[in-house]
Amino acid sequence: MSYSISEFGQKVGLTPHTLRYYEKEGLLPFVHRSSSGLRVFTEKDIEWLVIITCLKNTGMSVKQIKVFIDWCMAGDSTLEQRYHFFVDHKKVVQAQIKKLEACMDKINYKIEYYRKALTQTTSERQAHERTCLEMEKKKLIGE
Amino acid sequence: MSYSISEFGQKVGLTPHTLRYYEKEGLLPFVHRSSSGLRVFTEKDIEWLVIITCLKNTGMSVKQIKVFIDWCMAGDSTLEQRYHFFVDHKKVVQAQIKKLEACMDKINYKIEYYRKALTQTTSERQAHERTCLEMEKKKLIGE
DNA sequence: ACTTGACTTAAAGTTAACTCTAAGTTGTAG
DNA sequence: CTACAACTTAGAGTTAACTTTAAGTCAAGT
Repeated sequence: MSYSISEFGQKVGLTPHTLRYYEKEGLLPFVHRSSSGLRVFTEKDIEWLVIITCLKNTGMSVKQIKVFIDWCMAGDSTLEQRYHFFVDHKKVVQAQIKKLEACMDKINYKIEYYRKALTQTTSERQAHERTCLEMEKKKLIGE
Repeated sequence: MSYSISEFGQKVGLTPHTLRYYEKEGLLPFVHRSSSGLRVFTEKDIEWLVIITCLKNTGMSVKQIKVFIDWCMAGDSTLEQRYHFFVDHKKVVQAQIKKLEACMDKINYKIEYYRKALTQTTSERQAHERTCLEMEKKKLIGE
């Protein structure tokens, strides 16, 4: 089974434009051409795009991804580099997740804050303020 | 306690340049000025920058953050909008975390794949290939 | 008084990753 | 056989978020 650039684009969620751009940047050296010069994409290329998309989604630049692709093309002599590439990138992604989770905590706090502010009417909030003031006064008096 | 633009930049992890840029974009309408026109940052401003940084870290654009800041400046009439703003953004961040975790799975798979490829010598891999071929043959014969 | 360093502004420059344009070729449906 | 959509290329344009530059002001130290 083979695909044209737009069929393939649909499959992997990229436009033909972006695929040509990726090819120009050296990310797709494995893509074949038809006798008339059209790009012919295969099932195997989907797997390549899955990993490229994964790296892209985790913030890796096109240049860095190219380094990995070049290693893949170079054959078994680069297995160790590729291993370390993923081990290093795993750390980056772990840090990203941790950062997002810390932000999530702040967002949850804000949601709780605004939820309370909304369920409480203005007069209730003012009443609460008055109660607090009363208690402060009593403390000061020594009661 | 108040801070100059560079002291404050150190505190919140941004350069004076970036702080001025944020102000120009309308993200910091709460920052005061000294009699000579210098920006004077306070402790309270740190809290503002914490939430701005949180929104920025979770992929929100400067323009979107400005919408939130404008609501804050407008007072209590925007409490409900602000509540929904965070509820909506929470969904975005949850999706981001989910996506990163899916990528993490692929990265872990790759690490495992390359680890195996490295611990196995080439001859071992070739032997494994031969064994598989033998088994295929036996199946075909009907053994 | 003078130098130094931090501040001010407006505006131009940078970078990555697309995204689009223009000009031309190819292949299939009517 | 002709229209028309989809493909090809090189190269220019776009966008966001900074980042730097240029030209100038201000306040503190020697």
